[in-house]
Amino acid sequence: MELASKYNPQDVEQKWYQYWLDHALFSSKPDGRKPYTIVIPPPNVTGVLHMGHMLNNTIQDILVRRARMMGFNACWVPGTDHASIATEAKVVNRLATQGIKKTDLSRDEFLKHAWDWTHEHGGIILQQLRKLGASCDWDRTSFTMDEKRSKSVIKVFCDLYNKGLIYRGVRMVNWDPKALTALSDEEVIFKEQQSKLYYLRYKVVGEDTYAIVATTRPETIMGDTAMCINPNDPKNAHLKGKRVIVPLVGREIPVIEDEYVDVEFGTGCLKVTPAHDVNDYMLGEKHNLQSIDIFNDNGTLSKAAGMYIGMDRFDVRKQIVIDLEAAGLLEKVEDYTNKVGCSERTNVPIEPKLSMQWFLKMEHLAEIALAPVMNDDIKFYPAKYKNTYRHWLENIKDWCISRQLWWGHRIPAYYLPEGGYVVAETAEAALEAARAKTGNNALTINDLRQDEDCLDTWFSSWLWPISLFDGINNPNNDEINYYYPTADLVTGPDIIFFWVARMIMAGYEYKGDMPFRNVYFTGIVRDKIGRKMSKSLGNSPDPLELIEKFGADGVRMGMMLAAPAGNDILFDEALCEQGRNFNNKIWNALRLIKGWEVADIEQPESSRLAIEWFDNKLSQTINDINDDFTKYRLSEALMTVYKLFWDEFSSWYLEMVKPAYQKPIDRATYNATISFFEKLTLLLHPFMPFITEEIWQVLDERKDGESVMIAAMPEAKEINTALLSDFEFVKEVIAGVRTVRLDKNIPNKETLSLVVTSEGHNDAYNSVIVKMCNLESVAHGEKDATAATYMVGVTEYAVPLGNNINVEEEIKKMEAEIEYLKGFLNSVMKKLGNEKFVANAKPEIVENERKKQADAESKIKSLQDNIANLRKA
RNA sequence: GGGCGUUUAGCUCAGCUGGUUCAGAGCAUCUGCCUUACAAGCAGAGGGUCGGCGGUUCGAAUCCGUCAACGCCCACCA
Repeated sequence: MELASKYNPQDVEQKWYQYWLDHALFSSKPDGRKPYTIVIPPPNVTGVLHMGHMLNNTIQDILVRRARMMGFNACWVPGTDHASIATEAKVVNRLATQGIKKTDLSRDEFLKHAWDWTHEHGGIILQQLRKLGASCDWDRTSFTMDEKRSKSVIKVFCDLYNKGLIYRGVRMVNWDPKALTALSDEEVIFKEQQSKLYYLRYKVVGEDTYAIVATTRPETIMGDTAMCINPNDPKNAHLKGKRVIVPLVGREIPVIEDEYVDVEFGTGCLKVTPAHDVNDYMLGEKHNLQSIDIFNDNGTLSKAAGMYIGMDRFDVRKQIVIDLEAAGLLEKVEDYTNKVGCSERTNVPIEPKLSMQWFLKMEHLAEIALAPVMNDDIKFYPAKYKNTYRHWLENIKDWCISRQLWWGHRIPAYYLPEGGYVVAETAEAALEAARAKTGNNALTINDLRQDEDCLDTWFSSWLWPISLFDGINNPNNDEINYYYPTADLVTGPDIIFFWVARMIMAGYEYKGDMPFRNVYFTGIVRDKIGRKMSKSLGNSPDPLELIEKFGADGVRMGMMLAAPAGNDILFDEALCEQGRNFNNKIWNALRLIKGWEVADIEQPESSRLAIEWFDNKLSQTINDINDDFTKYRLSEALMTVYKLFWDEFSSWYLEMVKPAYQKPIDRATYNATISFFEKLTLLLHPFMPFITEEIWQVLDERKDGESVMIAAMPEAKEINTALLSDFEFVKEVIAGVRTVRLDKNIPNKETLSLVVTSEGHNDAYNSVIVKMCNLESVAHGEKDATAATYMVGVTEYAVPLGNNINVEEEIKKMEAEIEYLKGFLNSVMKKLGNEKFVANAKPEIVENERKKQADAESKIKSLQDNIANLRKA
């Protein structure tokens, strides 16, 4: 068979992915094996694969593939999220390009457009994941708005309502004036902003004086219904009980007193706008103030403002400053940096707004979700996020779950003609409930009006690990009982509150058990100089182009090399290059082995030793890898296999057993080598699925349907540690000869010999040394005066060189070595001379120092002998 | 304003409960090699007073304190 000298991923990736699909190797059904379940963090249905997805899904695939090979019934469930607000925004934008406004459409018409969009763009991202090699059970692909998931959501809403955990009421909420919807607190991100602090003059009624109020939002003065001072503030004491006039507006408002006001800030006077500030709202409640809502939903001024009607809030700010100035009511303006809450989705500053919304009480849910994480029933990797988690749960507020959007699960509340409402899973059930409630059996479905709002996207995502197995609608089905709790969740820390915490709540509330045993938090993918990847910076590579360029295996490896759990990853294409190079290395090892001619000849001693050694090395490394995986240190696991393959297998083992050019290899060595290679392939498979399948198939005859994917992961045998350390010694002996060759410029073809001139050498491995160094022999004897010498541990080796040697140079080198050893010896002696050290340190430590002393002394003596010998010669 | 985390070779990071697995790995760099598996390679080499200061200890990258820089999360100072 002729194999290309360079590995070409394009040739094999598509082929094997199809093979895996054809043989249903990704699919899972409950059986007698232990389950290993991962639910995908559902990407937005209309999203496009970005580097964050690549990282996240590579990790999941590694975990799933490994579990599968370790004998678990592995099930990775894929799906997408309807992403209510994001998708609706996209649809609105698209309609706008066609000259259609959302308000021109009925709800049903709009939803039709949204579904069209979803079908057009939906699932592209899942297709892209296939290119990465994701071994999802595609038959299980779900959508947060498909029938089962939707039913689950509605059912849970009704259940929570019936439990009294969901309520409807008027509250101060975060209003997104662009998306025209309420948001939860978690959807608001605070951004630092350069702004101004305006000092406004409020005339004191009946006096010729002014009270000065500092504000960042002069455009809200039309909503002022009080001014507030701190009762303990002497400098404003004269204002107590007075009334002041809102500038420009002319309205008289009372001066109230509350300790909430910070005496130090501004002038100590606070304007109170109960409708447009959370704190002011609180003051308004407390002091019974009127509340004037001066904004329309889209952030323009409403009629209630009485001025600037219809203008945008930020235009008004500019204008009102001019007008105030003109009226002589602007005292001064200062530069000021403050934090502004912005909508996570639309990025516009949110407007605190009083409105009627649906809320979920969180106290009970937070309570059941806290302990399992704190006591490590559910483990977080890295654990530092436990703190974040606890802090959030301990300070949790009710969750605003209603959104003034159409794309999502419509709230199953039905309003009655005569007022009031019922909550029910279906319109029919609602009718029944309505009749029961009112006693009016003449009511028909048409008399009921369903709530217009839909639910927060996360109100469906939080059920994901349960709803995927239909565990809400059908609580005791075989699937949910088998697959739940899932094993690992792989996600970003940015959605720890949005999603992780809430899944834990839902898990305990609806299954009485954790949704997952471990949470692996990935970092954020940044570019190599640490900037977040973004479209505007143009620093975000297209994952599919990367795959095209480096192969999926190369890209996966590139991601993983840079991705310790929880750390941000600084992505650099060079890492993919390293991945690709590794693919090539593996490929060429295959070429070497497959190119051998096998013959029934005697096995060389060196090969026998090499096999025995590598067998142990392999087991040792398997233990290391297992250990890394139990700690979720995936990049280290990868690096461990990488080094095993590249250094130990390719550079050492293969070189030891490689027959001379055009010479055959003995059968035993060949078989052992194939077997090692196969095991390496298995170890590598979770990281690099495609090339390993190709190699595994080429290494041996395989039946149709067999795959590396479902082969058993190799297990470690008992390790002969003495053998392993002997070999590390042998490697150093070999490296010594190589260094001599390099120093003296002696080609590999020229045969040398090696002389052991002191104690400590083990002759058992001489055949290996001879083979690796192209030696005549390894002998014991006196050193030749012309020999280059080196030491491994305390054993001295000499390579006779005849005339090749420069005596002065050699002596210089050795003298430098002696100097170093003397310094070292000195420090050891100092320690041993310290009575306290000898008295307090553990005996074995002291013993070790003594040994160091002896070694150093013997080395020095040996070097001095060498120098003397050279001088003689 | 609180809380958490990070700081070790040019870069990205390992270094658990203090003492030879303690100064490490990969990449990058440098030197020599186109040695028929692989130049996407081979063989070697250099490079860090472990952020600063102070303390505990016979002994500190490792424990304690403090300062600094950076990062993240939370928070109703207009």
